[in-house]
Amino acid sequence: MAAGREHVTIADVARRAGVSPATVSRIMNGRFAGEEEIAERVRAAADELAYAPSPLARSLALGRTHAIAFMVPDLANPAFQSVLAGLSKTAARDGYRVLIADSGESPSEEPLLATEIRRRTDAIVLCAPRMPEDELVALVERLHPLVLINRRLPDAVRPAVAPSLSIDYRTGIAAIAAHLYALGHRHLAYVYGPERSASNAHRERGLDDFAREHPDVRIARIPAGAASEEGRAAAPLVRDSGATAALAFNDLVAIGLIGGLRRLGLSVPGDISVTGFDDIPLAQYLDPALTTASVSHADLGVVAWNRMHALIRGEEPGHDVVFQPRLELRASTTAPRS
Amino acid sequence: MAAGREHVTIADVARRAGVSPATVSRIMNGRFAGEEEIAERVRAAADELAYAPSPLARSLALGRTHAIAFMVPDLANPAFQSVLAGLSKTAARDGYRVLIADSGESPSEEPLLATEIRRRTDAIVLCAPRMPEDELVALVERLHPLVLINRRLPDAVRPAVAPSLSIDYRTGIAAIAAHLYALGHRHLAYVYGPERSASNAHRERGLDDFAREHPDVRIARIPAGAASEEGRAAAPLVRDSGATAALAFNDLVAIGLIGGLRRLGLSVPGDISVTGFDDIPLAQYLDPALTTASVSHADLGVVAWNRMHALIRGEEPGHDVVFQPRLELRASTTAPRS
DNA sequence: CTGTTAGCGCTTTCAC
DNA sequence: GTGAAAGCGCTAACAG
Repeated sequence: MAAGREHVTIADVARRAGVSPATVSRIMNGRFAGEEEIAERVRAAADELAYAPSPLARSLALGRTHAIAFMVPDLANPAFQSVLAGLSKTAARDGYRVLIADSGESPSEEPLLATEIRRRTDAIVLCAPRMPEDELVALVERLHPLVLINRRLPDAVRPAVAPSLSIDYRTGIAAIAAHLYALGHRHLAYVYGPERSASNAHRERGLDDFAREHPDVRIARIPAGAASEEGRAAAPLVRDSGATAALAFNDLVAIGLIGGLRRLGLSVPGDISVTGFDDIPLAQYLDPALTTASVSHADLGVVAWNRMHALIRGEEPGHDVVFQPRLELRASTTAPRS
Repeated sequence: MAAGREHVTIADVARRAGVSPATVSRIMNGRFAGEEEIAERVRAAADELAYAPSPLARSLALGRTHAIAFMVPDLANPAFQSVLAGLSKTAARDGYRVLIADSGESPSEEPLLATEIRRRTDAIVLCAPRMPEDELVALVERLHPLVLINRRLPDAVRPAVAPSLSIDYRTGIAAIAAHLYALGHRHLAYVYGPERSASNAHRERGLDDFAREHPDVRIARIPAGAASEEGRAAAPLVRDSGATAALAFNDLVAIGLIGGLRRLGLSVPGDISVTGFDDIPLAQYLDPALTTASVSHADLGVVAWNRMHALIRGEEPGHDVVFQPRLELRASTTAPRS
């Protein structure tokens, strides 16, 4: 029935065990080389007092927190959730926790937000697709150790070693377009993501590649965003474009778009094919199952932690990785009518 | 091109501005009452040195971190992701960050895990459906301020004020069963979640309620878990049970189960109806759209923060809340065959 | 009003 | 081997 002090500190334990705080510290951290009997006594005292070292104090003294930061543009996106799950689980295995930040509401404050959470932790995994490159470059030094997701630093800055893990959106979307082309579609609509988003730019480039090789194809560009409501809102424009197939920025947009098109009385893929990007966990179970470019986000989270861990230990983080999406053909695409 | 010192501290700023660290501290925190000219000088010095206070040091000195912990059994579950998104966004508005922990792998270490992340933060939001009640009770004092999700403390301990936000699984699942009954199903299968899970127990109770009122119904119990693979694995047993409708523990299990049943050549809902629980964001878009009990998890996250914030400020946290699920009738349920 | 001093709780040289 | 003392960077009494 004892226990329940206000705050038991290392000094309390030391006093009770009749040793100095330094000794307790050494024993608690395995740097003790004295008699086992003393160690036992200290451990007993610690147990009796239910002592546990203050992580805060340790952090301050040691200069490391055993926590890493993770900033994303939208925590509600299943793709980022998967990355987080992979990151968090792997980091935990090495005794690290993840502090999260959703920059969603205000992209303009991303640099401050990133800086703030970075300072509370030992490192940061950053996903900031909309941050202007010059701001990012200005930030990278202050943020180190830093792992970037979905963007690479310009070559000039690269030596600063901020490993980058990205997804080959460019090739991925080109593959989707090629698939639609093979089905016979000649009039596509790209329902695009956030303006100024790096990953959207990559997709645009992929479509440019595709367009160059297929001059007989028309591609309408229709504004949306990264969330499903924006996909839904884009439905009328997609219909009016007359396209026979729509490539959505990502799975969420595709899902919203499909919903919107249906509400307009169109059938997918009967009247119009729709594709996504990401292959979020439920994409295969959708109605219709979504044709998309599959990316293993959880793996990305795992690799992010591997890089991070190396970086934290001052090791070489290894080369950048570009994850190759795999085309996942499902029911949401079919040949155009007649 | 300047900036980039090793670590600029409050002392550096003080020196440069020709004042004491205390003055700098006061100015940085708005507790300054001296001449504006001095404040200006200090701010200028801080700017020039690109000074930013160390959150760690502040935390140690102030005794608060402006961070809260969030522990869940499975970060990969969309339901918890929604809670997290709601919690994180709302907390951020008040300047609080969220530190996460996934207890998934080892339920036995939940108490340690919770204690650990709690000590790194100012409070904790805990979702630990499988933790034995006595362990939970033993923990609650050490964890305070604490907000519980999906379980309530025994009345005897209640005064300890750990507000609880829960979901009325009991009523929810009974409503689902009633719906199936109304459709004509008389042989149900409950594909149950983690043993010892509090929220599973609630569902069982709800089904007991239902069974009592409907002696003409047979309910088979089939083991699964909380994840979709477990739902898929349960498919053969569900088929063999001969039930005409299956109530899955949650949406994920339902999704896996539907996939598994299909693989066995059965059609849903043609051969067998399937229901979920949670109404995860994509449930309505599934094939078939999932009949489920809808719970606003993001709202739950928001309310969790409200309670937490009150608690942190030492205010009354308000009464416990029990979120009522709403029956969401969709395509995965239909009348049994002849 | 502002600076001095004493911590917050732990780690770690540096002597003994 | 072990303890005393300094310090991580900041805040808050307490004087002046």
